[in-house]
Amino acid sequence: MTTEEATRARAGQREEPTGQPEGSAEQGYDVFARLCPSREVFAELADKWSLLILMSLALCGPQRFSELQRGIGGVSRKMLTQSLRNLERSGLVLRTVFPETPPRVVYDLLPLGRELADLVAPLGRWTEHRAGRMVAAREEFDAAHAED
Amino acid sequence: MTTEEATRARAGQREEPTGQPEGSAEQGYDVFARLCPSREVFAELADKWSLLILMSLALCGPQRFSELQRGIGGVSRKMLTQSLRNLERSGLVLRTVFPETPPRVVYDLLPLGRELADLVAPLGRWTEHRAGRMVAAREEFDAAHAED
DNA sequence: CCGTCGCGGTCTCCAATATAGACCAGGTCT
DNA sequence: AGACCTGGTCTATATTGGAGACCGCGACGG
Repeated sequence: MTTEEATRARAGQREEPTGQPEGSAEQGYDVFARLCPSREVFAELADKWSLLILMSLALCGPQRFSELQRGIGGVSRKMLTQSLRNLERSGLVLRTVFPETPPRVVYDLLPLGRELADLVAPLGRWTEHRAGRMVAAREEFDAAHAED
Repeated sequence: MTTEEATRARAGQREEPTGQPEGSAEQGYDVFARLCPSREVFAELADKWSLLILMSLALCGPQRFSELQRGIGGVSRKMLTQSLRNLERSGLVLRTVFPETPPRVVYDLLPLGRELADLVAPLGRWTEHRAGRMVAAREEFDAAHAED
């Protein structure tokens, strides 16, 4: 019953087949709606590199480009640049260039980014804590489905 | 100082140029390490569709395939299938088939998935709450960089 | 004085991935 | 009979990701 009610509640919110009410107020935002600006933002933030960058900045404080690259194993310069630009563009991260030689560029969290990073950090810790369980589940699943 | 210490602390953990200590204990997991199982798991979960699925199941309770597809605007059947399989494989989601006609398949959170969903849901709410601010930041950024 | 290194990127190419859309079985409804 | 429902899969095409080359600039080595 509870779940049915919840389902209907959300279903009512997103049944807008033709028009999009995103301009109405702050209440209209819905990450589940393809057209909603909040979904657009969400889609850009919800990838592994952006989340790892936020976690790294939250854990280790301001870092320069090469520090981030070394700290986040496996990230390419291209993806690091791209994700950082994205975070900067959305007002989550501040990019500061020190005109020295060789040039030094430092990235730091802005207040908005700090808020998000504080939500994302537990996710990383949870993943580390439960990784063993999930790996075991995967092996079990793969074994069960290998018999076909 | 605090940040420097933190940086060094994490740097110390990940400086393993050749060997990988992931088999040692449960403490060795590190999402920042390319080779770590926790990173592998993290990389599979940290995409928009998986997170939206978890959020939808957390908010609306058990749902069937087509309900999820309607609820998560813009998801293709292929990506929905793929992400659900992944969540099922890692022990986060339970898939139940009712052998009726037309067939009915219901997805629900397992305890492990519930834990993760409880961490992910605030992320969605935060995005909706701050979307306006981020869109504004993006317009400002784009305007500032259009003058080149 | 010439070559090389580090920094913070950009550019190019190729492989992998996402999306759109057709198709499927098998039963129901009209 | 023909259209429609379900929960998918398959295919073709567009987008994206990663590997590695290149770059300007100043310092440094021989």
